[in-house]
This record gives sequence, C-alpha cells and structure tokens, in this order.
Amino acid sequence: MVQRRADNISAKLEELIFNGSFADGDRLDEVRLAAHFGVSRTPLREALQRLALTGLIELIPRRGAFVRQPGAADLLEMFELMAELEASCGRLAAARISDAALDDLHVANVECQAAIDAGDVDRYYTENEGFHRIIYRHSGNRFLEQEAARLHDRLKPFRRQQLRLRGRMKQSMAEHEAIVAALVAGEPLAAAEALRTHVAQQGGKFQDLMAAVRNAAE
Amino acid sequence: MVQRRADNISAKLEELIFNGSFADGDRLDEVRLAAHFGVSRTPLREALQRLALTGLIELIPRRGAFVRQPGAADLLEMFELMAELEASCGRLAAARISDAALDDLHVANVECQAAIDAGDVDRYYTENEGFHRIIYRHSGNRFLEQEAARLHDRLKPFRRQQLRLRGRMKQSMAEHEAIVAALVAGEPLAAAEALRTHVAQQGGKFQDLMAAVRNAAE
DNA sequence: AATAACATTCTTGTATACAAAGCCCTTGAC
DNA sequence: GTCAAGGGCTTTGTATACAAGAATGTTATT
Repeated sequence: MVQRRADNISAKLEELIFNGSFADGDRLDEVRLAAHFGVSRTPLREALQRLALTGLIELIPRRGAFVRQPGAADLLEMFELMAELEASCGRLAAARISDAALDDLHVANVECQAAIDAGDVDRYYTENEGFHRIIYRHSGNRFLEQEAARLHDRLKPFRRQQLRLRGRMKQSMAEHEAIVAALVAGEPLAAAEALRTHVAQQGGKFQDLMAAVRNAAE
Repeated sequence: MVQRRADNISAKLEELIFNGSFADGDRLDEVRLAAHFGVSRTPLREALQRLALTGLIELIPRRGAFVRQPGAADLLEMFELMAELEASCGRLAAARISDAALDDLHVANVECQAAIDAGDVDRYYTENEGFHRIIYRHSGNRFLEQEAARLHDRLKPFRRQQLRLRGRMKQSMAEHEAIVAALVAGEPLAAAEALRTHVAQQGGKFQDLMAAVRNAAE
C-alpha cells in the first residue's frame, strides 16, 4: 500500500521546517532531499509545490526552493490574523454552538486546569488546542474552521514557547473562562472580543515574541 | 524564456474551472489535458497539486483529479467568510488607513457611480473590485490582505452575477458610502459592520444565490 | 439469465533520462 | 591586481519509460 509518497513527504518536510531544522533562506536541494526520503525527484517536487503554496518555502524558477521562516513582522501579522479569525469563530459560534459542545468546552477547561496544577506545559498545550478547535468547529463554517486550523498549526511552535512564560498559563486559563461565559450567554460581540484579546495576548508582546522566535529556531 | 509551465497551466486550469468549463465531479484526464496544453504529464501534475490545495479539485489517490464546484451550502459559507474577512480588514483599516488612500476610495466610488449612470455592469464590477482591494491593502496586514484577495477572486463569477440583479448596483453604491464614512471617522466597529453587511448582502439571499450558481455554470 | 472470477486495458504514481538555464571557476586582458 | 568573458559543472524543468492499482469487459459456471 505504498501510494502517494508526496503526501508523506510534504508532511514530513513541513514538520522539519516547523521544527526549525532549516534556517531562513536555506536552499532545499532536490536530489539530496530525494535521497534522504528514499524517493526520486518527481514526488519530492510535487511536495515542494504544495509547501510553496502555503508559504513555507519560496520556489524561484530555475533557482530552487528556499525556506521562508517568518520574521518578527510576519509573526505579528500572523497572530493578528489569527485573532481576527478566532474572533469570527466566536462571533458565529455564539449563535450556533450546541449545549453538548459547551459541555465539551467546559471539560477541556477542566483538563487545562489540571494540566496547570500539574505544571505540565505539553499537556496544557494539547488541551488548549482542543478547546480552540471546538470553537472553530462550531463556527458552523467549514471554510473558516479550515483557515483557522491551518493558521493555528502554522503558529504552533511559537505559541508553545509563549506558554512557558511566567504566569501565562494561568492567565490563559482565566481568558478561557471568559470565552466560555460569553458563548454560554450567546453574546456574539462578547465572545468575539474575548477570543480576540485572548489570541492577541500571544502575539502582542514584542519582546516575548522575539524570544519565542529565537527559541523556536533553537 | 519558456520556464515554469506549471505556473501557466495552473492559472489557465483555474480559469477554466472558474469559467464553469467543467461540471462538479468531472474527472480531469491527465494525458488529455497534457495534450491540450501541449506539455507532458509532469508539469501538468504539478499544476494539479496546487489546484488541489486551494480546493478547486480533489485528488483521490490512484483515481484521479475531480473538479469540485462549490454547491449552495459551500457558497453561503464562502460568502460568510468573505464578510468576516472584509469586516476585519475594515476594523483594522479604520485605524491605519492613510488620507491618500481615503481619497483613492472616494475616487473609486465616483467611478462606481459613473458606471451605474452608464449602466455598465462590467465597469462597475472592476471599480468595485478596486474599492475593496484598497481596503484589503490598508488593513496593514499582508496575510489578511492575501486571504481576502484570494477568496475575492474565488467568488468572482458568483458576485458578478449578483450585480445584474435589479437595483443591486445602486444599493451596493450606498453601502460603499457608509463604509467610507466609517473609515473617515476612524471608527473600527462601524467600518467592520458596514463591510460585513455589505458583503453579506451578496451571499445572503438564497434564491438569488442559486440563480447566480446556475448562471455562472452557464 | 445472472453472477463471480479472471484477464485485459487504462490510468495514475514513480523513476530515470535528457535539455536548458544558472553558477562558479579559470583564464586572459587591461 | 582587478575585472570581465568564457567554458564546464551543477541543478532545475520537462519528457518519457516503467510499474502497479483500478476499471471494465468477458467468459464460464450455476
């Protein structure tokens, strides 16, 4: 059942780029990478095409593929867009979310609190991600959900670093409570604002963000 | 200087799909298309990879590429997302737009009015697109600008049909005035709301939208 | 006559071969 | 000594060849 190697390759390459295995501007050698993955250049090139479209790499004709790590300005803009998308999710979800999903949010928050008590950053990160994905899902708009999830993934390494900052987990937790409260009340504006500020927190502090960039690059 | 045929091909294929040259579910035969464009399967496949990522076609392993024309529910969701993105653009632009750009918006509106007076739908469409792109640009967020422009392009054929509806151009025009007023006043909430309702108008009327779908498919 | 199994054919996925454009190093001229 | 031009070397872009899975049609059996 060996099929669609390009899928695996693009996923693995994406992971490598996210991990900071490549620095900004690094050229991706097709033959070297093909050898590394044990395939020919054909599926590898197809994978590169896809990564280029998501902006992870830049494909310069006759020159090659160059990785594009986001700089400070890029990250600020990406977090700002993330805040807008999540605000939209909240706005729409306020009118559309089901009681069952609200319960799920509550459960996710309890898990988050447990992770904080245990001082487990990774676990908090996972639960936090689940919390947000529930809201994306219940925006009732699959395109919005998809865009939000994609950007969320893209910002993953930087967000993770942010959580390690002193007191951030606890503050994040309090914001979660406010978000759920707005959704339970069914107030679109309040939900949008709560989510916007929650996400904006992560991209807002320039100094912290820069530290996260450096750490993510290792 | 013949290079990157995949670029041209994906652009042309995209145009063909937008034009409604293919029905939903049609399979894109690689060899036939390759022959049609006068290239081999290799660059054509790279083009297909890219179209698959934007959702225009679905790539089923070992089965082929199938065009995915948006259905009624898809269009409603896409217009809703468009409304959210434009609202975000307006919200951010309210604080960031320059006086020069506000002048440009005013000029665009004058042109729109001229197009209405002349009864020229195509011209109105072009000027209207310019109007919106100015706002995308002055959101001050290139990622948001890019997303908005991309979705705008995707919805182009459906939006165009909408303009032919009775009185829509005039109403659209009035909404433009309200948008500019909010931006001039520098009121983020008002600008966001004005843009949201303006765009939502286009996707809001289910019956009209369905007619647009049929017409766009020709 | 209907159905299932098999074979043929068609199509996709991958590898390899070839062509052309860019890069780098050498060499020559000033 | 420096700079420019030219050639080879590398690498990308494309075509073609090959392998394997899916679709289809045929035949045999019940």
